[in-house]
Amino acid sequence: MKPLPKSFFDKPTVEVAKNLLGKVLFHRTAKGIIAGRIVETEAYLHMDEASHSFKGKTALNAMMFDSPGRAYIYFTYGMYHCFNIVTNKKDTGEAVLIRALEPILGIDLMKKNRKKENVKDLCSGPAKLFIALGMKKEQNGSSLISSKSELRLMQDDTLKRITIASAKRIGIKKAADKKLRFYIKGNEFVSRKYHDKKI
DNA sequence: AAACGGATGGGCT
DNA sequence: GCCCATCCGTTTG
Repeated sequence: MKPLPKSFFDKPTVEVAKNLLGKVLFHRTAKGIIAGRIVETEAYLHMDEASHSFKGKTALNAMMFDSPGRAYIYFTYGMYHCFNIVTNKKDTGEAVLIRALEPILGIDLMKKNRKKENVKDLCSGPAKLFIALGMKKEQNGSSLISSKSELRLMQDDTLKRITIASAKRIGIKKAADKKLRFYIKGNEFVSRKYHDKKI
């Protein structure tokens, strides 16, 4: 598997959100390597009311305005963190939220981290996968491109052809109609199997 | 299979 | 106060 180059991320965000499907996210932790295939993403765009970056740069969302290929991590609902990848040109404030992974490596570590046994429940949501991979909020802003990075993204050449589906983003009220959620059609590890029935 | 509410805390009006 | 890019256990159809 080859690492994704910086040019992969320095592209329009919707394109990156789709291209990330099927790629493998690696986390090198003290206890071992944990990895999963990205099966669901959401794009957050410039002038997008649902995006944290909509009202401009603040201390909290500053990483969204940094260079492509970095991690943007935010704290939410008083107890969870979610992991995004910064995309596009610097200062546009765009990013891709990673919403679900198919566990590949370090599944026992994931089970410990999540205190859950069902493999389908380990990474089927943005806060779940953050916990499963043993990520920390201090990794906000870290580069995913450097060979020294604990967090890395890889191309999987063995992956069969996939079909990409799009749908409305989850859990937002503003700009709720935009179909900026992307997932691998038919994949068992997406966060919601019956997603398109609901508003 | 869907709906609901509690947990939990930082930031903003 | 109220909102929030969530999760989970419980209750209801």
